[in-house]
Amino acid sequence: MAANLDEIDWAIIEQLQREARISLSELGRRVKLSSSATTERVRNLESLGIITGYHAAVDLAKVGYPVLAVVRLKYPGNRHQPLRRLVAERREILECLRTTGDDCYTLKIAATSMGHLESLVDELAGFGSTTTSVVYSHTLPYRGPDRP
Amino acid sequence: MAANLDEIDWAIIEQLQREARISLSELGRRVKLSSSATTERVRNLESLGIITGYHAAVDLAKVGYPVLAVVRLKYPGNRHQPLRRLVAERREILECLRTTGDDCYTLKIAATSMGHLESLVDELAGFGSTTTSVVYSHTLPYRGPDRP
DNA sequence: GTTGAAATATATGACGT
DNA sequence: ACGTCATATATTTCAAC
Repeated sequence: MAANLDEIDWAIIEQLQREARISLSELGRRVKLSSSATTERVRNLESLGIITGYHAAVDLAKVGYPVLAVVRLKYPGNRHQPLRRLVAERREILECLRTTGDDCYTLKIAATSMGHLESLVDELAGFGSTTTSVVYSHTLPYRGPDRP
Repeated sequence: MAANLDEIDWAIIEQLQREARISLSELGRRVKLSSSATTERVRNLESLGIITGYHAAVDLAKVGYPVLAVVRLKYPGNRHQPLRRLVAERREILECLRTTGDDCYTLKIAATSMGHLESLVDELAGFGSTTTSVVYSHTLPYRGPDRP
């Protein structure tokens, strides 16, 4: 499953994780490769599904979501479809991880207010018992994996 | 703190959240604005810190991190500096949220193996008691906030 | 993987609305 | 605040090596 990536592939990945909007020629300059070779490598990383996309990051508070929370959900039974549907519909749910352990799901939720968060948690509580923690702060800037 | 964003701003943000590498002229076409006006708006969103960056997303398993885990950390006391230092150093820690509740920190960690995860958790356990859940699967593709 | 040239697309700024 | 147009520049692409 894991791909074989050399040093240059990793340099490309690191640059694009940091600054995804640079041109392929600029990227080539940074990783010391011609723009043709760079283009080919990037296309390859994309088509192998190693790079899965390029996304703008936004300041949640500034776009109207000042409340961020982590909600853990205990989910008795094995009928996961209804929850999946809710999660797919509610765009406020930014991330949904299914995990081992007592809490089957860990969700990251952005809300416009505590009242909004409350109503979202109420919806989730229909599926199982929830534990909600409000986030004080991100202690890290954006970060992706580096060469193992 | 929250900015006033109109429909077009949101259209721009949505397009860039989905596909951050499109050119400003292509973006202008999509949001039905001239490239000059689009450029100005994007620069504005960036300089106001509404858009904070553009990042490539990678498949963690394919780049050598097949194990993803959520680790919660109870952190007695208030000397947070040593933990912050560890978090900043260890690139395997992809996210670190400080939260309300019994668990002061929730971390998302990518590891190359269960053994690797174990050693990371051991390091964290030096700071307080940990609860680790291994992630089976992401149930959502990348997603950002939309217009509230 | 490189180089170089041609075709294309893009960014930029001035001007009018 | 936005559109249009013209210009300068950068980028992509496709050869041949």
